[in-house]
Amino acid sequence: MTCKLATPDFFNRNPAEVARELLGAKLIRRWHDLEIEGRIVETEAYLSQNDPASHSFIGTRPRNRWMFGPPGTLYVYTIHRRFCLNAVTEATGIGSAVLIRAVEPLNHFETLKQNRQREKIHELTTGPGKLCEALQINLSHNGTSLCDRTDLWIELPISALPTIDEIVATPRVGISKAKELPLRFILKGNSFLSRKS
DNA sequence: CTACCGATTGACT
DNA sequence: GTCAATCGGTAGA
Repeated sequence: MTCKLATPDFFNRNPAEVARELLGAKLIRRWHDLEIEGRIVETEAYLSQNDPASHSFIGTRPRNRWMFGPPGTLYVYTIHRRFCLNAVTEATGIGSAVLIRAVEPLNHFETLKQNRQREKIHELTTGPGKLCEALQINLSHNGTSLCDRTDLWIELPISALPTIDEIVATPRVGISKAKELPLRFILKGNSFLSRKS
């Protein structure tokens, strides 16, 4: 697959658009001497305005300050002792992001199994907390850039993009506020989604 | 300091 | 489908 590195310009757009276009892209983690790759199959957008489910809704706080960084910044937070990975969208100071909720493992399956302490392929990266554990992403990544090929980055496909009928928008998962907004994007029927349709 | 609660997961009916 | 574990962040006294 021919690819191009996702740039700050790619992320400097509204989060729903970015979330949709991240489907099918590769998330790549350099870990020790490996490049662990996963294909993004599920994302969610969190808005800067009128979105009480978004961490930015209450304004800047110690935990969420990375969400107000420049486009392409990593924002990682903890929830129930798990980590979740976001890519910051729009301009510096706006406070919007895309949560990467699930990827399809593409290589280094044994490493993923070790990191997760699970054997089944569908228990490795099928949720935001699971994929962070599998790819060894944690709070130390907060504030770093997704837009260079050092630690963690995204390669966008140039060919073989998902077709429009493969992409579905649904309500977001696991939130109690603004539940109705269709800001979750999935590759329809993919077996590595965090929940079954 | 205490109290509340969540962008989850895994186990269970 | 339901539900508890479990703990850091936040607000408030």
